[in-house]
Amino acid sequence: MMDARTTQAPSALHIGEIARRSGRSVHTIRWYEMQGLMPGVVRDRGRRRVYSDYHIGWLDLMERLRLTGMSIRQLREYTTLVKQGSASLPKRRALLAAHQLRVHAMIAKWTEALTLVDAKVEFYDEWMAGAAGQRFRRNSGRAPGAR
Amino acid sequence: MMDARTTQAPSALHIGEIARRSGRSVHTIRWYEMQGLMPGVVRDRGRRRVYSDYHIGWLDLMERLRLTGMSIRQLREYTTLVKQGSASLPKRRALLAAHQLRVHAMIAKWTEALTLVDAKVEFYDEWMAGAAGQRFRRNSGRAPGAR
DNA sequence: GAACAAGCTGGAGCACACTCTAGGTCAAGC
DNA sequence: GCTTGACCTAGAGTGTGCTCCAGCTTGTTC
Repeated sequence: MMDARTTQAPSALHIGEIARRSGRSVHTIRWYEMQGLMPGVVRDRGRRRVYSDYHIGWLDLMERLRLTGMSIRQLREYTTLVKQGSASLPKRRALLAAHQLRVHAMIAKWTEALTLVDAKVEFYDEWMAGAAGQRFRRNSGRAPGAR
Repeated sequence: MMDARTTQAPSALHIGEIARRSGRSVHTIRWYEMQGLMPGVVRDRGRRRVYSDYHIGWLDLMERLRLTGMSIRQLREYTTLVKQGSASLPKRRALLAAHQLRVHAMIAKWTEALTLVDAKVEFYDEWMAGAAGQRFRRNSGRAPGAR
């Protein structure tokens, strides 16, 4: 696995602390673990989860991937690969690279979708500038683009 | 069937036709109407919904707004404004302009989130190029960003 | 006028990603 | 050794956005 440290030295965080630092709720972090998205979580004698700084960085990565539209299912796949160790590096790279492509495509799509919205805002500006209400038309003939 | 006209002027579409043209399901279009997202839908003698070309454009707008993250609730607000006629033009403009800002902010966020993913892909590339496995490091020191 | 396609309504069901509750355990401080 | 607060598990509940089903009506075609 990826135990994070056996020397116990630099940081040993309980769930409340990691929740605070990562800006998530305690519930959510436990739920992430149940979904297989938290590698290398160990327990202390009292069965409490013990985290390290590593997990702060990990949750940051998860957040960025989620934010850019990666599903929990895909995050799980990625996490599974991480748990498998360095043999899975090519697969991890491929998974992230594919995600990058999807995100760039998404940005392109959004940008394109915005063009119509831009056009409508301009249309509203013109309409309002041109003394609203006159040359009012019933909406069968479809205005500049279905207003 | 798909009669397409009863000699009503420019276009009188039934729900199946508009579903086909807009790429949505009949279910979805009825659901949109129930959610208050379909202005100007009339019925024929047989209580069937009658649409026009206007609605194709309308659904295109709805799709673009949805695609860029506008919620059904906000679409409903916008639709309500449209139903109120030209008096609501300033409010409509404001609503769309606010949405534009949100979308641009989102794109910026996505782009920023991608930087970490870019860094990780590069990290994988380097690792794999450098004969995987050698110089293997326990990840306590947290690599370029919690791999 | 019978068959059949297309439409209708109301409401159930589903996938996703959390979010929270109930009821209990554990560790540390006094 | 008792209180307090953080933590535990299992599972129920929530919000969003569809998606579909059952059972019925309407319009068209032969």
